[in-house]
Amino acid sequence: MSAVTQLPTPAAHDGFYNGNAWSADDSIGHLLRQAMASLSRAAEAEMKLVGLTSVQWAPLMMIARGGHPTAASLARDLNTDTGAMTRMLDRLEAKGLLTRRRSETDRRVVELALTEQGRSVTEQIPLHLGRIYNSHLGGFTPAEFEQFKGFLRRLAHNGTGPA
Amino acid sequence: MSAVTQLPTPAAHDGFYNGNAWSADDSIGHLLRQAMASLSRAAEAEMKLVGLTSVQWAPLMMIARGGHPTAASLARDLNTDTGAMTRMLDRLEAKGLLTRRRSETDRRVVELALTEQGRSVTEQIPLHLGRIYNSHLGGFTPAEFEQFKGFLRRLAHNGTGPA
DNA sequence: CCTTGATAGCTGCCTTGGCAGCAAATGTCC
DNA sequence: GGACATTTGCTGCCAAGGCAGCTATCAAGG
Repeated sequence: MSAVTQLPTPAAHDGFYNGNAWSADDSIGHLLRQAMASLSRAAEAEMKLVGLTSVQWAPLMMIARGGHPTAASLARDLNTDTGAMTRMLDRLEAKGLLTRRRSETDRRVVELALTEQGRSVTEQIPLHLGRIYNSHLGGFTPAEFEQFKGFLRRLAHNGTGPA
Repeated sequence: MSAVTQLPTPAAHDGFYNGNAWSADDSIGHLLRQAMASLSRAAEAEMKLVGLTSVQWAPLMMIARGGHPTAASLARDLNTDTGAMTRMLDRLEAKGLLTRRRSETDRRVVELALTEQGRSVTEQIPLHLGRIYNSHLGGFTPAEFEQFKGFLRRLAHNGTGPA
C-alpha cells in the first residue's frame, strides 16, 4: 500500500472532508445525528405509552432475556458506564419494574430481577420497537437495509479498531 | 409466496422487524447508536485538544460563519431547544469564547460574537472534524459514501415527514 | 496468612438534552 | 390604542452519560 503502488487516487480513499467548507447536509456527523434524533423522538413517544423513556427499555429487555446479567455486564453490553447503569437501575427500581438483591455466592454483585409489572411492561417493548424501526425504514429494499447496516458497522469499526 | 399476487414478499417492504427475536447486531437503532458513540468518542478526544467538548464546536462554527445567528435560530438549526442553547452559550461565554449583548433594535434578542480567543479556537475546528470523519470513513468508496448519506437522509425523513 | 490485583457497585461532579413555565418585548388585528 | 398572539431568552425540573474516586469483595501468589 505504500510507495510504489498505482492505486486510483489514493487521496480519495480517505479524504472525503478536506477542511474546507462542507455543508451540514453533507456531514456524516450531522446526518447521523439527525437520524438518531428522529429515531429517539419516535422511541420517546412510543415508549411513553408504556411509561418508559427511549433508553430504559434496553436494560429491561436484557434482564428479561435471561442470562442473569449484572449491572456491570449490562454496562458493558450497552456500551456505557457502571455509574450510569447504577443510576439507570435506580430509576427502574423506583418505578417498581425491577428488584435488586445482593448475591449470596459473590457478595459484590447485585442480582437483578423483573417484577410482575416489569415483566408485563417488557413484553410490549418489541412490538413498539418494531413499529418504530419499520416506519423509519419505509422505502428501503432488503438489499439496501443490509447495505445500511454494513455501512454503520464499518463506520463504528473504523473508530474502535485502529485508533 | 402467499395468496394470489406474485410480488416478491410484499411484507418485507416495510416489515424488517416483526416483534420476534432479532439480535442487537441487526437492530438499526443499536448500530446507529454504536456509530454515533464511536464518532462522539473520537470528537471528544479531538476537541479536547482545543479545549472544547464534542458538541460545543457547532454553535461556534455557526457564529463564525456569519449571518448573525441568535440563540433561537441556533437552537432551530441545531435541532435542539432554546433552553439547552441558553445553557450551552453560558458555558461558551464562561470559557471566554463568545460575548452576548442585548440588541438595540429588538431588545428581546441577544447578539452573539466570538472573542479573539473564540475565533482562534474556531479556526482549528474544521481540520479536526475532517480528520475524525475521514478516519471513520476509511475503506468507503465515494459511491458508498454517497449511498450512506442517502440512507441516513431517508431514515431521518421517514421519521419527520409522514408521522 | 497476607499482600496484590482485579472486579462490582456506588457516588460526586460535570456536560448535555427535553419539557414546561415565565417575563419582556414585539407584532397584529379590531 | 388595547387585547391578543408570537417571539426571545431564560430558569427550574428531570433523564442521561462520561469520568474519577471510593469501598467491599473476591482471586491468586508468595
